[in-house]
Amino acid sequence: MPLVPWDPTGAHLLGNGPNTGRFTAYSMLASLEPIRYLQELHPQDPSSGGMDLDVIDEYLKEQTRQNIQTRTEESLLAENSWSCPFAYEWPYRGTVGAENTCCETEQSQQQQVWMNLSSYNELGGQYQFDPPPCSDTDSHSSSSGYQEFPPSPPLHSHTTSLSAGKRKERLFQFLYEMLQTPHMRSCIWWVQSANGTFQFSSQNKEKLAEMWGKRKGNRKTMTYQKMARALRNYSRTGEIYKVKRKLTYQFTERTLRGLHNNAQKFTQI
DNA sequence: AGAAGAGGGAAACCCG
DNA sequence: CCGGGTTTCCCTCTTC
Repeated sequence: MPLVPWDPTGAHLLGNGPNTGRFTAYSMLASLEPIRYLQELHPQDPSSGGMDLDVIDEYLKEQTRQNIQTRTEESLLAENSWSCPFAYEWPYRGTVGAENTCCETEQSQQQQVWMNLSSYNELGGQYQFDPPPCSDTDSHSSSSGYQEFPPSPPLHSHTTSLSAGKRKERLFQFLYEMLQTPHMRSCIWWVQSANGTFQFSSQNKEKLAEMWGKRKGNRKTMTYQKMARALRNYSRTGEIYKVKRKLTYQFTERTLRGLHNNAQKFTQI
């Protein structure tokens, strides 16, 4: 049962514009999140009657941290020049701490059209961009059985489109793409799509890592451990943060917005 | 105690 | 050659 209505335009994240009404509805639904979160933490105790106060405290702290983070990023977004001529341009070299100092001139020099999601093209029939009705945790459990994975896209076609797109696909883009792919829900899924929180399957995380490694054409097999190392680097550069929960990470709002905008741009082409 | 996951330093690698 | 973005290896720590 979908908890958060998925809006591929990303309007549910923005909270302004013509779809603000949806955001309000979302906010109401999101208020149910703590219950679900706690139920996940204590699946053996569905009534949550014997819930540890520490767990609740931990959740509240996490939410507070996320709110602070969101506000910080919103202010950064406001300072950045987003009314650019391109559908989306990545503040590529910006780090969380450095973005404030990025003047417009420098930014325009550094601006590079972010032509990712090329894989949507090249995956064609295999990975249809099919926005799931909702793949949040409440509709999915890590205990779900192993499913067959779609074959990895051919590397050569990928590199071809990458060269056209100027920049190689990055790990967080790949993960976002996988999160939009219904076939991959046995490997990775949204915990709360609206705030960009996602989780890897304990059972199938290695498969996902392998796919990433193949797509990159690595010499050796990619493992979850190595992929997670790359994810930890993202906390330094501000794309993804580790959530204090097993196998769970969160896109920053800036990253999520960029990914949404880019997906939107792609669907308009 | 052991396994799994998290975290991070450091060097290597690849590519534009 | 240089810098960015990983990739790879390895070690320690925490949690279950």
